[in-house]
Amino acid sequence: MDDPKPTELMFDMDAPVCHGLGDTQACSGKKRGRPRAFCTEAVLETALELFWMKGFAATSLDDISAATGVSRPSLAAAFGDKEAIYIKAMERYQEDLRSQLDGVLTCNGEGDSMRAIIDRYFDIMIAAYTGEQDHPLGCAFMCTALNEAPQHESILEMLQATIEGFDRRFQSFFEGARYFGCLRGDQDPKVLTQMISGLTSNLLMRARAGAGRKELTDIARATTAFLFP
Amino acid sequence: MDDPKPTELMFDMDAPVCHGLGDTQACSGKKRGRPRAFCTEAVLETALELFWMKGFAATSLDDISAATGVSRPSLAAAFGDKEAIYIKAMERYQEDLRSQLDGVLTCNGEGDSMRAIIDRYFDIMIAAYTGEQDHPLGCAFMCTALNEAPQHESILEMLQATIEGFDRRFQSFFEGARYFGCLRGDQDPKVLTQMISGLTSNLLMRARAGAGRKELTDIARATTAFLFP
DNA sequence: ATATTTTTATGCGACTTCGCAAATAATTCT
DNA sequence: AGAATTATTTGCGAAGTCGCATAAAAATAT
Repeated sequence: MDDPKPTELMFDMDAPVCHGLGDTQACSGKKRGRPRAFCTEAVLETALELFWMKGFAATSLDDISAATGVSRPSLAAAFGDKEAIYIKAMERYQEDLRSQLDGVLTCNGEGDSMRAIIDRYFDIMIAAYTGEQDHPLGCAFMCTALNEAPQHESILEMLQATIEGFDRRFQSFFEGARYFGCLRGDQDPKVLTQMISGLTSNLLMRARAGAGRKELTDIARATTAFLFP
Repeated sequence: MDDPKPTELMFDMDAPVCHGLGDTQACSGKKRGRPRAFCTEAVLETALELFWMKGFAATSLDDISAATGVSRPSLAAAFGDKEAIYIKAMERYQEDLRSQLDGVLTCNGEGDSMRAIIDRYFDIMIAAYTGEQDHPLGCAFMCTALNEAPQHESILEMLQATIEGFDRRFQSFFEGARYFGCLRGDQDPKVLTQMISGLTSNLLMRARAGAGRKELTDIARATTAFLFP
């Protein structure tokens, strides 16, 4: 349950991590053989960008290899097959987003209004969907995983886990808010969670279709104003 | 504007159409050369199913050829390249859905409540997303077009047109409803349209992730009850 | 120093995917 | 009947995609 894929690649969980600039030297660790010539994090980062633009099926291992300078066999040794690379890149993406949300999605009963909190949540998501690109790309995971879910078991499982995690997070958030008296009686945590889920999906879809930051924030503001009058 | 692709294939707009069972004989028409041995509608139907399951990038012309029994050159002659087949299959899909909605999405001021109308709308969408499959597949267009939009101009344009059409439809529907006094003063047609858009996206996403008809209708009922109390 | 371990580099082989061209078949026009 | 038109069939060729196998390189262990 907690570990959907007991794969053979768990060992590189404790591989040397270079969080600095994209250096080529391995940072530390006293592993036995020849050290990695590339940073796995940097590879996953550029793999993410490729998947984000082209989707899973249309990005080849050759694409990733060319964009990173890492040969295909090295990619296979470090991550596994394409599906494994995709999963790891998306987990990284989600983790980054999650950590941004941690600072925002808390309700301790004082301070901001519910509406201000949700507004900040949407600001973060819109920034992620919009990026610095000339053309916004929407959500890297949703816009690509929905496409692959029926054909790729691991992606389907990650999709389900993502939805469940989203629901859990918002539901407990709203339950906390209700506990602290920040919610009206007619505002059910379950229903509100579905509302936020829907509005988020709406934004991510429109971003992928080309909607810019201003258009999206306008939509977000108007809808949250409706939800939390 | 009205014709995004002035392609060479417009002539088959008036090609013989067989709306009957999947026969092999051309139905009518007095065109010059050898008649088609297959029904273009039937081909687009099975192409749709393939795209629906596997997405655009992962379904090859060989897949479509094998599933329909029509050779690749014949497909190319009849429809164009893969992108053109996809567009035509999805237009057919949308047209079918649109016609179902026509009977439901009208507000003449009497009869049903707003909530009942929206409930019927969601019933239709949920049925489309759920189908008779063992595993629900979500929206054939959204779940696949979002993936391809950044890389395929024609798909991006269709995505934008779909969103605009959705917005226009619901906005004028809600404006009509307001005119007939079916809407409270705080229910803005624009905001309601975004809400419905979001809830629809939410359902289509969860369907693709495996949510069944009951789960989806429960969500739909709870959210529309919130929107139209 | 030598052996062991791990990564890297190179390349082959099988398969897929797609566009295209040439020959054949079926139908209408004159 | 013969010409013209359109579809179908068959097959080739180029490019892409991926897994794998082999040899070389770079580090540690003994």
